[in-house]
Amino acid sequence: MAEKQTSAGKDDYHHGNLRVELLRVARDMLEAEGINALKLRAITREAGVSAMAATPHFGNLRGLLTALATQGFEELACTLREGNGRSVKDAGLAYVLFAVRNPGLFTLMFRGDAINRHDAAFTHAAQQSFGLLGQLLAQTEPPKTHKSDVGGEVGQAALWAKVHGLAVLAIDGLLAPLVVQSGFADHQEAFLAQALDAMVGPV
Amino acid sequence: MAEKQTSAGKDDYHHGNLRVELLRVARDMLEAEGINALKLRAITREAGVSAMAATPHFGNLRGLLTALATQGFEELACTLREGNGRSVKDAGLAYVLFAVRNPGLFTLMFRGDAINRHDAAFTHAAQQSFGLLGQLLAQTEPPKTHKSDVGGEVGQAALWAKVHGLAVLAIDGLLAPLVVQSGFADHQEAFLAQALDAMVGPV
DNA sequence: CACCAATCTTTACATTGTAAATTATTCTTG
DNA sequence: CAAGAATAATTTACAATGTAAAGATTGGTG
Repeated sequence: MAEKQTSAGKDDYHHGNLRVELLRVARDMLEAEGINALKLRAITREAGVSAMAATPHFGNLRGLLTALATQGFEELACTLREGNGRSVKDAGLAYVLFAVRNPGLFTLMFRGDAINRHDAAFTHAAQQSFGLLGQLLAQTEPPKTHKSDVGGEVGQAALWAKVHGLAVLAIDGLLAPLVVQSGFADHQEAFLAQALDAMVGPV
Repeated sequence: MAEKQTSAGKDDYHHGNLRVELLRVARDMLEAEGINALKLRAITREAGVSAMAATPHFGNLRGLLTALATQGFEELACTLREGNGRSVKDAGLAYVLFAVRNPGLFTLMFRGDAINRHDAAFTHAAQQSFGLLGQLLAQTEPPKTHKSDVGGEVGQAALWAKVHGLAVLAIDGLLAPLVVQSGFADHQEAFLAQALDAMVGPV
């Protein structure tokens, strides 16, 4: 019973890096077919393994999605770090651009009912991204919040809400009518940058 | 074969208002158990009818959820109309408060992969809410957007993004740490009002 | 009353997630 | 190198879901 199929052939068992392969396949399907195409059977089928092959690596579907979302937050942190010492608008724009360029992943990262928010790795990655974002956003802006906002939490929430709202609305396609109506045609990213300008820096 | 159970008893067939009853049950389950408790079989079971009883009224599960989301947008429009001729902050606050007081419903209203956005009634209700919100937000604010924003679409997107982002983050529980850290304790709504103040009116 | 359309039920089936048991492979240790 | 243990993957089985199809029940209209 030597060979099984004409497939890769290396070794069916102990695939070696099935974990990263499953994450890769899942991510491709996520961006290609949307978030509710992320069925465990579909992912494993696409990867050429049996349905239960994911169990040793992720436990269950929720575990796999959590790992994928974790990866997303790690990449987001990287992206935020790249546009580093620059202005608030750059940090905000990096956030929004990451979202609209990875819409499925970004959606998954914030879909609390599909992942396990108490997972250690996830919590770590998310906290890191959030802390980094807050730090970048606050570096230029202690805006005119109410005097009771001693710690700056209100201002930080306001800044985060601005960029996050823009990201979510853009991903959901709800800004498309405004974009075309404003003459930006198919340059959504330019429109988003303009909207950010209108939001974060009216000092 | 007169009676069936000790239930309402009126008539098992031709329930009369099964449509509104199913929507009521679904909404209760939505807010009580979260959005992924909205299974067709669970809803019909809770309503005391067979699994396929929803078909004549909604077609399928997506149709039911779409009707529920439509109802949500109608209520949102009502809420926006109530706090009418007042300031932008009031309109924005009405939007955010509706969200945090109906978190499941609000989430469903914007979950494009669970509903049918091309449904006529849904489109009508959503457009009505969006138009009303834009009108309320724009009535006080032609803010210092770029000179190229002739139609005001950029400013409108910015304002919508602010309130929507605040709503989404609050519903997802992501603002909770900031709320407690800022000393607002369990008065999240006061925190949200403060954040809105910091966002929409820094003229 | 007879008929029809609408409403609801029953049955059946494909699909999903995953628990349990099994098999195959690799690693460890003598 | 030869077991034995540990890991990885498969197979099988089962409960739950959405819904298509066909049958049963009711109300309204001729």
